[in-house]
Amino acid sequence: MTTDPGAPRPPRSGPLTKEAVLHTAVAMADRSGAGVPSMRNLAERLGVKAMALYHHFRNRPALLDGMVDRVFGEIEPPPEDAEWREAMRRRAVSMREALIRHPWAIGLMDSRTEPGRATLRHHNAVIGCLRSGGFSIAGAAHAVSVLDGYIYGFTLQELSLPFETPAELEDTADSIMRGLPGDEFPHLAEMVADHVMRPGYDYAEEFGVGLDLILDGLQRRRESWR
Amino acid sequence: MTTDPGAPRPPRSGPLTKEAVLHTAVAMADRSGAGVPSMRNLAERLGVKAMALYHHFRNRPALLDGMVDRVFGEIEPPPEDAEWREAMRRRAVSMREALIRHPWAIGLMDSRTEPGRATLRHHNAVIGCLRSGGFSIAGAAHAVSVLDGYIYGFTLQELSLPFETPAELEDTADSIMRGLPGDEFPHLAEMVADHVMRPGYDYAEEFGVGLDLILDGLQRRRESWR
DNA sequence: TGGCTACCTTTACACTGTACGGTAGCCCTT
DNA sequence: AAGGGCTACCGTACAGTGTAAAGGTAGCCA
Repeated sequence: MTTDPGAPRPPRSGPLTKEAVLHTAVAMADRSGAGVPSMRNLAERLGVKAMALYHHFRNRPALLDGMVDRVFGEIEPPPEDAEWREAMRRRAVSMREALIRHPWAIGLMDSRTEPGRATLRHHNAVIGCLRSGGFSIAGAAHAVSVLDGYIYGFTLQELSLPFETPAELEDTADSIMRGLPGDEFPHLAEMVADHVMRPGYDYAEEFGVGLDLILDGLQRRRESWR
Repeated sequence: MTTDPGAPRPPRSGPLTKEAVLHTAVAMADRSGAGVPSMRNLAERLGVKAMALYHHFRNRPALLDGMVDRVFGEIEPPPEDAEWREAMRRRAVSMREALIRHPWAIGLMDSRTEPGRATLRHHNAVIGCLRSGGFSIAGAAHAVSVLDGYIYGFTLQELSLPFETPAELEDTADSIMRGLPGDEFPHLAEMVADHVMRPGYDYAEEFGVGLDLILDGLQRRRESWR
């Protein structure tokens, strides 16, 4: 079965549009967990042959660019006049949520080339909020760099974990730990046993811990970053 | 040209080993910038047919796991009894360097499943250093989470930049800025003009800025993270 | 009427991972 | 010495990929 999930083909009205293609591509990537669909599968879902897509996108990377830009469009941008710290926190949370909603997106980051309009708009809003919160240009650049780095990196790690519920975590953790000499990696073993497998542990909570640490640091340095 | 770069095939002595395959795979991925080689290309370089590789690796993902583990093996682990802050700084720098030396590795992170021995050894050393530096188990978990998140995320962003030298940066930046209304993204435009394109700007320096911010935060919280 | 354009299809090519089955040489046991 | 099993490799084949090249068709404008 090559095109299992979902409706075989909705009869379209009128010609395809870039936006319609991107919408369907994102929807397909979100289900199926198998990442971005192939050109043929995407086309079939749209009731069209693969080569038709090349009339709307120069090539596959161009389509991926468009998909990533759509994800950026979903991130709640900070209002320009908002208090910077709270605004940055909300933006970080919103960004992580978007990346988790579209787990295929973060793996595409490292091959994207041209930022789309939603992406530019987003970055512009972030910088604007920091600037009006009292950050210098250099300071805002530093802030964006740490924050975005942390958000991407944390989420990348989170998505690469081979489990989703705490119960699965427990299974995975001791299936990894089993088969190890046990005293070869004592610190790791201790952390898994006493911390990770503690009932109620939820890795997602870690996000806020690191985020607040970074926001504190930004607040403390804001003045001195001239 | 399908197998352009490098020697056609070195005559091997004796049978292939896992390690030899991984060594060649990493070397090929490092050159060529085109990411991990295909099974056929890798096999050809080893003087062997593609299917021979499946006698040493269950499938392609297993080979990728091995490659990632080799990258972890290159990261300088912190000595257990070292002063934690300096040790963490060195480890972060070493990790970023390894990821930049092997730019294909970070894109593989989100699909890896079983951590290899070098990976486990590395994490064990990091946790051990933090623990003997006075971090509680929970504190060490927090520290690892922020630090690794930042390192991955920063490097991911850095690698996705479509330039390498400051000169290329300048070209890219204003080729993006050109064609925009200019007053649509004023804050972004300002930052590019006044900061990024300032002579001597080097994005790589940002790494240390964020890293020190995080290390400060960790130092400040170490005691209270019980 | 003729031509131009936008949109889509057909065909083809080079490439991918890998399932399945075979073969040549070695070692161990009877 | 004969047989059996094991390791290491090869050949073939299949279903899938992105996309270049070329062709078709419908609608619009001169």
